[in-house]
Amino acid sequence: MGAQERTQREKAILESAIKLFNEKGYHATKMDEVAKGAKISKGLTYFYFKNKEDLYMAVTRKAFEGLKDVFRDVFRTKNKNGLQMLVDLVQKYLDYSQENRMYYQAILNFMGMLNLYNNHELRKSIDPLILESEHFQKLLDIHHDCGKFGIQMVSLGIKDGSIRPELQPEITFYTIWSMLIGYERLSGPVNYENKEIKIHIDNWKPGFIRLMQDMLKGSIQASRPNVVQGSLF
Amino acid sequence: MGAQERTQREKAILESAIKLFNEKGYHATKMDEVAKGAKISKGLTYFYFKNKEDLYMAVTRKAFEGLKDVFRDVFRTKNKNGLQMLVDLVQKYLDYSQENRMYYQAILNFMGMLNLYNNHELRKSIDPLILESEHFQKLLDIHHDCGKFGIQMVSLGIKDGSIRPELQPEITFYTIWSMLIGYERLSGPVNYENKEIKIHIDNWKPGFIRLMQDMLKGSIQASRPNVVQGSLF
DNA sequence: AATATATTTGAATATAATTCAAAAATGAGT
DNA sequence: ACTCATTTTTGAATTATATTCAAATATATT
Repeated sequence: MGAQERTQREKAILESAIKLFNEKGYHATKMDEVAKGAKISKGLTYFYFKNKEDLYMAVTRKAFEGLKDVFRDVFRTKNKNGLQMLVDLVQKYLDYSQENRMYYQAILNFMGMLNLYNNHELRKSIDPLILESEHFQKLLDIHHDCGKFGIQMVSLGIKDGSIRPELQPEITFYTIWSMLIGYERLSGPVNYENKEIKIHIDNWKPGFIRLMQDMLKGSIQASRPNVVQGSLF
Repeated sequence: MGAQERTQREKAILESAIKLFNEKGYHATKMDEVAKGAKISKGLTYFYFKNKEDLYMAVTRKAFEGLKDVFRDVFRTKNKNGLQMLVDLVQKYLDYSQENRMYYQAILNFMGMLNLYNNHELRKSIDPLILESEHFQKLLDIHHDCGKFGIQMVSLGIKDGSIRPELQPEITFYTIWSMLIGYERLSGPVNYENKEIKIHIDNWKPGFIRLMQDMLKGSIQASRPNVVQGSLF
């Protein structure tokens, strides 16, 4: 059996896992079924992956690799100023996680782990086996890469005047990212007062994006009504 | 055994659960230990709670009740305009979930469930036993109440001129809430370029709040009241 | 006190994750 | 083509826990 076949097996397991996690979620997915889906024996999944969580981390890694591609592609587009790039990123980011509900869940879950990981007190609540795993380590890198792309987009926007110059790129980008995360967690129909006033993802989204733009936009954009521009300079 | 003692037991179990979920997280907490912590037998926990998840929902309900109090208290403060209320809310919301990491996790988890719940396709991935449970039903109400308070604050701000009049209260409030959720998920030290830790919760927070204020503020505000000093901008 | 009802227990059961000893396949050297 | 070593694969055994349940105990009611 060559390296390709080994990879083949790993892929089969991963695909089976993605399919099942997608359909039933992490908990309701049984390692037995994952194996069956990949047409191998139960035990073999443990040859290729340390345990169920490691398998989930591998899925998460795939999810984050896709996300990084989104960041990279947006960053590489020509003829766009920084603000336009960010708006584009937001759209594509939301599309990506809309299309891949399971990926979105995995990404969110990893960020929750990161939150624990970054806290000296709470870090010990993560399985050490996972912390040392290749997938987790790689995920740290990929997450960082995404951050780098985003921060550069804000910097670019400040340079080209599309974003307010007094904003700090790191903080600004992480605030945008946090908006995206929260947006997705809250999105879906939201009833208000049992009236028909419903906030649904499809009509929240444009308002959400507009708010974000207003928050960032610099001098080269038309000014907002009712706001004294430049009050900070 | 009177109703008080019954409640006593329930409380003891809940407290034991909170303590353990806090220390080890949901998964690593064993029903055995919960029972031990409450000084009762394992089986009795199943007399008071349907199952482990139901117990977690009960904890979540406590968490959300506390959060609703935060919303209510802020809403009731006199001599504050709408924007000031919202800024105050954001501060207190973040404080609340900073102090209660486990509550924060529970709230976030419930919102994830809500996301599934609101999607006709995905709803079936939630345990029906939970959907019908008193705790879940109550949580839907409490969540809704929080939304109502927040939306009213935005409406108030629009009326009193502290918030831009063209903003739609529902969308605006849910955007703010989504920012908060994402902020917490991302917060904690974030390394950038392996240089010194640059973005930490404590210096991200003021910038985050100011960005939010800028996003909302209407004509009557030239300066920014109630802003944490020492901002990075 | 007798009976009914509610609470409590802990051993039994069920469900999955995980391990592991043995079997099968592969590959390298002869 | 035949060792023998290494890698891969299997599935039965083990382990860990959530959950159930029949029996025991406590409490309330008449």
